[in-house]
Amino acid sequence: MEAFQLLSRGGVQFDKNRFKQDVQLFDKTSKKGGNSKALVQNADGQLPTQLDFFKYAQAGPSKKRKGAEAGLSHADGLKRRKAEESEDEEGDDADVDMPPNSAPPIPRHKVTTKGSNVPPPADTFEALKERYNVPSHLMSNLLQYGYTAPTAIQSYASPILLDSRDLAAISPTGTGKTLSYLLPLMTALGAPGSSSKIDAGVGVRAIVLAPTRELAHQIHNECLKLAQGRKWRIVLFSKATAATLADKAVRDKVDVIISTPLRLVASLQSGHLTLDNVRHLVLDEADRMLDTEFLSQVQEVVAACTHEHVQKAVFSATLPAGAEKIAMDMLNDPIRVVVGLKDTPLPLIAQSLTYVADDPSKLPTLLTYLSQPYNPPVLIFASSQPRATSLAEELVLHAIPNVDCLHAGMTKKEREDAVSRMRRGESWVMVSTEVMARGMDFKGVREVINYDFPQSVQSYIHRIGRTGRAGREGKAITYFTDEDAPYLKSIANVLLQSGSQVPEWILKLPKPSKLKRKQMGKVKRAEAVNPARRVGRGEAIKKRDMIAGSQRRKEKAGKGEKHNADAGGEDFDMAP
DNA sequence: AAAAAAC
Repeated sequence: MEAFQLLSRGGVQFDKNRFKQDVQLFDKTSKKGGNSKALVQNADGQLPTQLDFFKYAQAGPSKKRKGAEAGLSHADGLKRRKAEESEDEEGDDADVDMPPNSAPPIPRHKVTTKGSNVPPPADTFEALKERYNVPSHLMSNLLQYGYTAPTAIQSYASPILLDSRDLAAISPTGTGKTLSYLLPLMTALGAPGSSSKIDAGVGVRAIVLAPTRELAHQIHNECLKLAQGRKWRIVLFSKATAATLADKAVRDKVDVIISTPLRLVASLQSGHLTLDNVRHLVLDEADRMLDTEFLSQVQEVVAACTHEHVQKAVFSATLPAGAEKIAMDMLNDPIRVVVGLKDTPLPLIAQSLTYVADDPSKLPTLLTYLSQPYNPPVLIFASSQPRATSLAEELVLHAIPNVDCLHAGMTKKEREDAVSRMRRGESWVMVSTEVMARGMDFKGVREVINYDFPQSVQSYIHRIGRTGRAGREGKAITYFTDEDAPYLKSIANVLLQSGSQVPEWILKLPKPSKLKRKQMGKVKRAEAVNPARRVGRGEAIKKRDMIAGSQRRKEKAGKGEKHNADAGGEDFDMAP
């Protein structure tokens, strides 16, 4: 029900014929391997967005759901058209014209694969079933939840996993990565409780690791949907559930564990858990899981999976070179699948940058924004827990309705409550930290505001990926201050690459290395730059001058740009 | 490069 409400809110009109044109276009382009250049350019406004399904539909059966799903899978192209026709229906819950439930053709992103003996993609779930004996109850659960046709990542990744191969999969936010590994995983489990099966062994057979509790929870829910009607033990790992595993009899009956790394490591160390029967290990949000803080924990889990055949797979929307190297070293004869352009957000997220001079100017800017019509729920990102809390408080003080806050400093229950309010559509404005940046699938989120500038390109991509999911359009606004200037350009490039507009002057900003030199006082105008970094309020005007100044300088520099040589002046790169 | 998150 909630699901359907959310769905309706972003509803679109369906026009089969127009969509068919799109499909033909996609098919042509996607098959031309050698023509990728042209394709990429075409992608600018035209690249078909990958489509997801309503991953988080609640269980309540809906007469309209199937139709709705089919509609969703076309929503992308339609939305664009709809926008062209400037016939927007935003913000109302008006009934939506859902398409009939005829088998939809599969729109395609550009997909590239690398590796040995890559199994061909499966165009339909039916094909998947026939090729790999996917149990029919899984198929009917898919249908029941409205998954009528696989997304690009699903049609490529699932066969690879069903083929027992290791995989590194990169696919944009909101394109159905979760299902693409859960379906093979559940298939591999076989019939529940059949310990008589020769190779089932005893104990946990599959593990999914995710960086936040909320995400693990969400994956668990997905898994339960797929498993519905069968008696697999699928455990969302927490302190409480971990405790029950002290009993070996209980432990041995668990089939799948979904957990955050540290929780799992704690259980390993307490001796309450063994992973020697694990055959499948999935890292969701892989680049996050492989960065320094999580890496050792993940390695510990990997090391504990001592079965001779452990299939490993990593999934993410972003995978910087460093993380990819680590991943590839971890995997065995891996296949790499990339859907769309790596490290590029979906083009149907309309992104913009807003200059706010300094920190004190952010709140008034936001309040002004929220005093005008907007599309709730809005997800707002702050850089720290205290900032998230105080921003939420400010918004409440300023009578913004239905404000919520979510960060990891809150109790488990508070966090769960906040998520469920969000799922029910009761939150209009959700202020959060990076906890919410990855993986969380709130289909209703139509706007993301980066109140504090993201600390990396990856963070930016994941944050704004909370909107524009399942083929719907989304909007992302990023505030930047003078202090953010060094990082601005790399974000601006992300906007450009995914088809959003960026003001000329931002692209002309000096390279950060130059900026740094200036900050270090090596440039004559240093005084215009340096003080600005420290002062708080009252200096906004000066700072404006500074930005304007650097802009002018840059424009003047123009062709002579290289003269300063700027020793060691490489392009700024936010990636680690 | 740095905060957040993980228990």
